[in-house]
Amino acid sequence: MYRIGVMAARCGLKADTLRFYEKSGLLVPSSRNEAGYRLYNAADEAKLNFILRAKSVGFSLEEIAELLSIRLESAEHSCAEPKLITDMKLQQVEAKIKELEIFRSSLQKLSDSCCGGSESASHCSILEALDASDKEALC
Amino acid sequence: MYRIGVMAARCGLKADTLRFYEKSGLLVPSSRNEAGYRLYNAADEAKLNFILRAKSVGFSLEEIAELLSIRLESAEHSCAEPKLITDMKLQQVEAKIKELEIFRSSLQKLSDSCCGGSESASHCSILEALDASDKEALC
DNA sequence: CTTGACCTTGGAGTTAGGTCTAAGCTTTAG
DNA sequence: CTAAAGCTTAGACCTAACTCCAAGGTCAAG
Repeated sequence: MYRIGVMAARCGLKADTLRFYEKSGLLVPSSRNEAGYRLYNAADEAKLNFILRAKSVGFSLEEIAELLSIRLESAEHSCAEPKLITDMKLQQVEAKIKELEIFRSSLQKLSDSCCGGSESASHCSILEALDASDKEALC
Repeated sequence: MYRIGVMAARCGLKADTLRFYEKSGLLVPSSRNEAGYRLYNAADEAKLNFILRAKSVGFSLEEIAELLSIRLESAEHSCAEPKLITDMKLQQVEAKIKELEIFRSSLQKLSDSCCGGSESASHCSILEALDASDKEALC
Protein backbone atom coordinates (compact mmCIF):
# COMPACT_ATOMS: atom_id res chain seq x y z
CA MET A 1 0.00 0.00 0.00
CA TYR A 2 1.52 3.26 -1.13
CA ARG A 3 0.72 6.75 0.03
CA ILE A 4 -0.05 9.29 -2.65
CA GLY A 5 3.47 10.70 -2.92
CA VAL A 6 5.03 7.27 -3.42
CA MET A 7 2.38 6.23 -5.92
CA ALA A 8 2.88 9.48 -7.84
CA ALA A 9 6.65 9.05 -7.91
CA ARG A 10 6.37 5.43 -9.06
CA CYS A 11 4.26 6.52 -12.03
CA GLY A 12 5.96 9.79 -12.86
CA LEU A 13 3.03 11.98 -11.86
CA LYS A 14 2.40 14.64 -9.23
CA ALA A 15 0.26 13.90 -6.21
CA ASP A 16 -2.01 16.71 -7.42
CA THR A 17 -2.64 14.80 -10.61
CA LEU A 18 -3.68 11.69 -8.71
CA ARG A 19 -6.11 13.79 -6.64
CA PHE A 20 -7.42 15.25 -9.87
CA TYR A 21 -7.92 11.78 -11.35
CA GLU A 22 -9.80 10.79 -8.22
CA LYS A 23 -12.04 13.86 -8.43
CA SER A 24 -12.67 13.00 -12.08
CA GLY A 25 -13.76 9.51 -11.09
CA LEU A 26 -10.90 7.81 -12.91
CA LEU A 27 -8.98 6.36 -10.01
CA VAL A 28 -10.27 6.19 -6.45
CA PRO A 29 -7.68 4.67 -4.11
CA SER A 30 -8.88 1.44 -2.59
CA SER A 31 -8.53 2.61 1.00
CA ARG A 32 -7.54 5.33 3.44
CA ASN A 33 -5.59 5.06 6.68
CA GLU A 34 -6.88 6.33 10.02
CA ALA A 35 -5.67 9.83 9.34
CA GLY A 36 -7.50 9.94 6.03
CA TYR A 37 -4.38 9.45 3.90
CA ARG A 38 -5.04 7.83 0.52
CA LEU A 39 -3.63 4.30 0.18
CA TYR A 40 -3.08 2.75 -3.24
CA ASN A 41 -2.64 -0.99 -3.77
CA ALA A 42 -1.35 -3.04 -6.69
CA ALA A 43 -4.75 -3.09 -8.41
CA ASP A 44 -4.85 0.70 -8.20
CA GLU A 45 -1.42 0.85 -9.75
CA ALA A 46 -2.49 -1.47 -12.56
CA LYS A 47 -5.47 0.75 -13.20
CA LEU A 48 -3.29 3.84 -13.25
CA ASN A 49 -1.00 2.16 -15.74
CA PHE A 50 -4.03 1.43 -17.90
CA ILE A 51 -4.89 5.13 -17.72
CA LEU A 52 -1.36 6.18 -18.64
CA ARG A 53 -1.20 3.77 -21.57
CA ALA A 54 -4.56 4.97 -22.82
CA LYS A 55 -3.31 8.56 -22.56
CA SER A 56 -0.20 7.61 -24.48
CA VAL A 57 -2.26 6.56 -27.49
CA GLY A 58 -4.25 9.79 -27.41
CA PHE A 59 -7.42 9.02 -25.49
CA SER A 60 -8.94 11.84 -23.45
CA LEU A 61 -9.66 11.33 -19.77
CA GLU A 62 -13.36 11.16 -20.58
CA GLU A 63 -12.78 8.37 -23.09
CA ILE A 64 -10.52 6.62 -20.62
CA ALA A 65 -13.31 6.75 -18.05
CA GLU A 66 -15.56 4.96 -20.54
CA LEU A 67 -12.94 2.34 -21.26
CA LEU A 68 -12.40 1.80 -17.54
CA SER A 69 -16.09 1.31 -16.91
CA ILE A 70 -16.20 -1.28 -19.67
CA ARG A 71 -13.11 -2.96 -18.26
CA LEU A 72 -14.65 -3.05 -14.80
CA GLU A 73 -17.67 -5.03 -15.92
CA SER A 74 -16.36 -6.46 -19.12
CA ALA A 75 -18.73 -9.44 -19.06
CA GLU A 76 -21.64 -7.07 -19.48
CA HIS A 77 -20.16 -5.23 -22.43
CA SER A 78 -19.43 -6.31 -25.95
CA CYS A 79 -16.20 -6.05 -27.86
CA ALA A 80 -17.91 -3.58 -30.15
CA GLU A 81 -17.79 -0.85 -27.51
CA PRO A 82 -14.04 -0.47 -27.03
CA LYS A 83 -13.64 -0.80 -30.78
CA LEU A 84 -16.14 1.98 -31.44
CA ILE A 85 -14.39 4.29 -28.98
CA THR A 86 -11.07 3.49 -30.61
CA ASP A 87 -12.35 4.03 -34.13
CA MET A 88 -13.95 7.34 -33.22
CA LYS A 89 -10.70 8.54 -31.70
CA LEU A 90 -8.86 7.34 -34.77
CA GLN A 91 -11.13 9.43 -36.95
CA GLN A 92 -10.61 12.50 -34.77
CA VAL A 93 -6.87 12.05 -34.91
CA GLU A 94 -6.91 11.63 -38.67
CA ALA A 95 -9.02 14.74 -39.11
CA LYS A 96 -6.63 16.73 -36.96
CA ILE A 97 -3.64 15.43 -38.91
CA LYS A 98 -5.27 16.51 -42.17
CA GLU A 99 -5.86 19.99 -40.79
CA LEU A 100 -2.28 20.27 -39.61
CA GLU A 101 -0.93 19.00 -42.93
CA ILE A 102 -2.72 21.85 -44.65
CA PHE A 103 -1.19 24.28 -42.16
CA ARG A 104 2.19 22.69 -42.80
CA SER A 105 2.07 23.06 -46.55
CA SER A 106 0.83 26.64 -46.34
CA LEU A 107 3.52 27.56 -43.83
CA GLN A 108 6.18 25.83 -45.90
CA LYS A 109 5.11 27.81 -48.93
CA LEU A 110 5.19 31.05 -46.96
CA SER A 111 8.61 30.26 -45.58
CA ASP A 112 10.01 29.27 -48.98
CA SER A 113 8.77 32.48 -50.53
CA CYS A 114 10.61 34.69 -48.06
CA CYS A 115 14.26 35.61 -48.28
CA GLY A 116 14.52 35.89 -44.52
CA GLY A 117 17.29 38.43 -44.88
CA SER A 118 18.06 41.63 -43.07
CA GLU A 119 16.28 43.78 -45.63
CA SER A 120 13.27 45.81 -44.61
CA ALA A 121 10.07 43.85 -44.22
CA SER A 122 8.30 46.39 -46.44
CA HIS A 123 8.13 43.92 -49.28
CA CYS A 124 8.21 40.73 -47.24
CA SER A 125 6.48 38.04 -49.21
CA ILE A 126 5.01 36.49 -46.08
CA LEU A 127 3.24 39.70 -45.14
CA GLU A 128 2.20 40.21 -48.73
CA ALA A 129 0.73 36.74 -49.00
CA LEU A 130 -1.28 37.25 -45.82
CA ASP A 131 -2.44 40.60 -47.20
CA ALA A 132 -3.27 39.27 -50.63
CA SER A 133 -6.91 39.26 -51.58
CA ASP A 134 -6.43 36.22 -53.78
CA LYS A 135 -6.46 33.12 -51.65
CA GLU A 136 -4.18 31.40 -54.16
CA ALA A 137 -1.22 32.79 -52.37
CA LEU A 138 -1.89 30.65 -49.32
CA CYS A 139 -2.88 27.26 -50.66
CA MET B 1 -17.81 52.70 -42.27
CA TYR B 2 -19.48 49.59 -40.90
CA ARG B 3 -20.94 49.02 -37.49
CA ILE B 4 -19.81 45.93 -35.65
CA GLY B 5 -22.68 43.70 -36.73
CA VAL B 6 -22.19 44.46 -40.41
CA MET B 7 -18.44 44.02 -40.17
CA ALA B 8 -18.90 40.71 -38.39
CA ALA B 9 -21.39 39.45 -40.97
CA ARG B 10 -19.12 40.49 -43.86
CA CYS B 11 -16.29 38.42 -42.42
CA GLY B 12 -18.27 35.49 -41.08
CA LEU B 13 -17.63 36.25 -37.42
CA LYS B 14 -19.76 37.17 -34.44
CA ALA B 15 -19.73 40.69 -33.04
CA ASP B 16 -18.48 39.17 -29.79
CA THR B 17 -15.42 37.88 -31.57
CA LEU B 18 -14.59 41.32 -32.93
CA ARG B 19 -14.87 42.77 -29.42
CA PHE B 20 -12.62 39.99 -28.20
CA TYR B 21 -10.06 40.78 -30.91
CA GLU B 22 -10.17 44.42 -29.86
CA LYS B 23 -9.64 43.53 -26.21
CA SER B 24 -6.70 41.36 -27.31
CA GLY B 25 -5.17 44.31 -29.13
CA LEU B 26 -5.48 42.71 -32.55
CA LEU B 27 -8.00 44.98 -34.18
CA VAL B 28 -9.10 48.32 -32.75
CA PRO B 29 -11.74 49.95 -34.96
CA SER B 30 -10.52 53.24 -36.41
CA SER B 31 -13.36 55.30 -34.93
CA ARG B 32 -16.51 55.47 -32.88
CA ASN B 33 -19.70 57.40 -33.53
CA GLU B 34 -21.24 59.85 -31.05
CA ALA B 35 -23.05 57.09 -29.23
CA GLY B 36 -19.83 55.13 -28.78
CA TYR B 37 -20.60 52.55 -31.48
CA ARG B 38 -17.54 51.00 -33.11
CA LEU B 39 -16.98 52.02 -36.75
CA TYR B 40 -14.79 49.91 -39.01
CA ASN B 41 -13.36 51.23 -42.29
CA ALA B 42 -11.78 49.53 -45.29
CA ALA B 43 -8.34 49.45 -43.69
CA ASP B 44 -9.84 47.74 -40.63
CA GLU B 45 -11.43 45.20 -42.90
CA ALA B 46 -8.14 44.58 -44.67
CA LYS B 47 -6.48 44.06 -41.32
CA LEU B 48 -9.19 41.64 -40.25
CA ASN B 49 -8.72 39.71 -43.47
CA PHE B 50 -5.01 39.52 -42.68
CA ILE B 51 -5.92 38.11 -39.28
CA LEU B 52 -8.28 35.55 -40.76
CA ARG B 53 -5.76 34.44 -43.38
CA ALA B 54 -3.09 34.11 -40.72
CA LYS B 55 -5.50 32.03 -38.62
CA SER B 56 -6.21 29.84 -41.63
CA VAL B 57 -2.57 28.81 -41.86
CA GLY B 58 -2.42 27.98 -38.17
CA PHE B 59 -0.99 31.06 -36.45
CA SER B 60 -2.19 31.77 -32.92
CA LEU B 61 -3.67 35.16 -32.08
CA GLU B 62 -0.48 36.01 -30.22
CA GLU B 63 1.64 35.25 -33.26
CA ILE B 64 -0.76 37.21 -35.43
CA ALA B 65 -0.36 40.18 -33.10
CA GLU B 66 3.40 40.00 -33.68
CA LEU B 67 2.96 39.78 -37.44
CA LEU B 68 0.59 42.74 -37.36
CA SER B 69 3.02 44.87 -35.41
CA ILE B 70 5.73 44.09 -37.97
CA ARG B 71 3.33 44.86 -40.78
CA LEU B 72 2.41 48.17 -39.17
CA GLU B 73 5.98 49.45 -39.16
CA SER B 74 7.48 47.20 -41.75
CA ALA B 75 10.25 49.64 -42.63
CA GLU B 76 11.68 49.20 -39.15
CA HIS B 77 11.66 45.43 -39.27
CA SER B 78 13.63 42.97 -41.32
CA CYS B 79 12.35 40.14 -43.44
CA ALA B 80 14.00 37.76 -41.00
CA GLU B 81 11.33 38.38 -38.39
CA PRO B 82 8.22 37.14 -40.22
CA LYS B 83 10.27 34.25 -41.53
CA LEU B 84 11.38 33.28 -38.04
CA ILE B 85 7.82 33.37 -36.76
CA THR B 86 6.72 31.26 -39.70
CA ASP B 87 9.50 28.74 -39.29
CA MET B 88 8.86 28.37 -35.58
CA LYS B 89 5.19 27.75 -36.25
CA LEU B 90 6.13 25.27 -38.93
CA GLN B 91 8.26 23.35 -36.44
CA GLN B 92 5.44 23.32 -33.89
CA VAL B 93 3.02 22.03 -36.50
CA GLU B 94 5.43 19.33 -37.61
CA ALA B 95 6.01 18.23 -34.03
CA LYS B 96 2.28 18.01 -33.45
CA ILE B 97 1.79 16.01 -36.64
CA LYS B 98 4.47 13.55 -35.54
CA GLU B 99 2.76 13.11 -32.18
CA LEU B 100 -0.60 12.53 -33.82
CA GLU B 101 0.87 10.07 -36.31
CA ILE B 102 2.11 7.99 -33.41
CA PHE B 103 -1.37 8.12 -31.90
CA ARG B 104 -2.79 7.13 -35.25
CA SER B 105 -0.63 4.08 -35.73
CA SER B 106 -1.22 2.90 -32.16
CA LEU B 107 -4.97 3.37 -32.51
CA GLN B 108 -4.99 1.62 -35.85
CA LYS B 109 -3.15 -1.31 -34.35
CA LEU B 110 -5.60 -1.46 -31.45
CA SER B 111 -8.56 -1.29 -33.79
CA ASP B 112 -7.17 -3.94 -36.13
CA SER B 113 -6.55 -6.32 -33.24
CA CYS B 114 -10.17 -6.19 -32.07
CA CYS B 115 -12.98 -8.25 -33.55
CA GLY B 116 -15.50 -5.55 -32.67
CA GLY B 117 -18.19 -8.17 -32.42
CA SER B 118 -21.03 -8.68 -29.99
CA GLU B 119 -19.03 -11.08 -27.82
CA SER B 120 -18.29 -10.19 -24.24
CA ALA B 121 -15.50 -7.67 -23.79
CA SER B 122 -13.89 -10.00 -21.25
CA HIS B 123 -11.14 -10.90 -23.70
CA CYS B 124 -11.21 -7.73 -25.76
CA SER B 125 -7.79 -7.23 -27.28
CA ILE B 126 -8.04 -3.46 -26.92
CA LEU B 127 -8.54 -3.68 -23.18
CA GLU B 128 -5.86 -6.34 -22.95
CA ALA B 129 -3.34 -4.24 -24.84
CA LEU B 130 -4.00 -1.26 -22.56
CA ASP B 131 -3.59 -3.57 -19.57
CA ALA B 132 -0.48 -5.25 -20.86
CA SER B 133 2.67 -4.60 -18.91
CA ASP B 134 4.79 -4.96 -22.03
CA LYS B 135 4.74 -1.71 -23.94
CA GLU B 136 5.25 -3.61 -27.18
CA ALA B 137 1.54 -4.09 -27.47
CA LEU B 138 1.00 -0.41 -28.10
CA CYS B 139 3.79 0.64 -30.44
C1' DC C 1 9.99 17.74 21.68
C1' DT C 2 10.59 19.96 17.69
C1' DT C 3 11.28 20.52 12.93
C1' DG C 4 10.40 19.51 8.42
C1' DA C 5 8.35 16.54 5.12
C1' DC C 6 4.09 14.76 3.86
C1' DC C 7 -0.80 14.58 3.90
C1' DT C 8 -5.86 16.62 3.99
C1' DT C 9 -9.59 19.82 1.99
C1' DG C 10 -11.87 23.32 -0.82
C1' DG C 11 -11.30 26.35 -4.11
C1' DA C 12 -8.87 29.40 -7.35
C1' DG C 13 -5.83 29.92 -11.39
C1' DT C 14 -3.82 28.49 -15.96
C1' DT C 15 -4.11 28.52 -21.46
C1' DA C 16 -6.61 29.73 -25.91
C1' DG C 17 -10.14 31.44 -28.18
C1' DG C 18 -13.99 32.56 -27.78
C1' DT C 19 -19.23 32.77 -26.05
C1' DC C 20 -22.78 34.52 -23.20
C1' DT C 21 -25.33 37.47 -19.86
C1' DA C 22 -27.39 41.55 -17.80
C1' DA C 23 -28.61 46.18 -17.59
C1' DG C 24 -29.01 49.93 -20.12
C1' DC C 25 -28.47 53.18 -24.43
C1' DT C 26 -29.36 54.14 -29.69
C1' DT C 27 -31.20 53.52 -34.01
C1' DT C 28 -34.49 52.10 -37.36
C1' DA C 29 -38.87 50.52 -39.35
C1' DG C 30 -43.65 51.00 -39.39
C1' DC D 1 -44.43 57.31 -31.17
C1' DT D 2 -43.22 52.80 -30.24
C1' DA D 3 -41.29 48.34 -30.60
C1' DA D 4 -37.67 45.69 -32.21
C1' DA D 5 -33.13 45.28 -33.40
C1' DG D 6 -28.66 46.67 -32.53
C1' DC D 7 -25.13 48.60 -29.71
C1' DT D 8 -22.41 49.55 -25.05
C1' DT D 9 -19.85 47.69 -20.80
C1' DA D 10 -17.99 44.60 -17.27
C1' DG D 11 -17.55 40.36 -16.16
C1' DA D 12 -18.83 35.37 -15.92
C1' DC D 13 -18.55 30.97 -18.25
C1' DC D 14 -16.80 27.24 -21.39
C1' DT D 15 -13.29 23.08 -22.46
C1' DA D 16 -9.21 20.01 -20.90
C1' DA D 17 -6.06 18.61 -17.96
C1' DC D 18 -3.93 19.93 -14.78
C1' DT D 19 -1.45 23.10 -11.11
C1' DC D 20 -1.24 25.82 -7.20
C1' DC D 21 -2.59 27.80 -2.74
C1' DA D 22 -3.88 28.27 2.18
C1' DA D 23 -4.84 26.47 6.52
C1' DG D 24 -4.32 22.83 9.09
C1' DG D 25 -3.50 17.66 10.58
C1' DT D 26 0.17 13.61 10.72
C1' DC D 27 4.41 11.37 10.92
C1' DA D 28 9.46 10.25 11.14
C1' DA D 29 14.15 11.66 12.42
C1' DG D 30 17.29 13.57 15.61
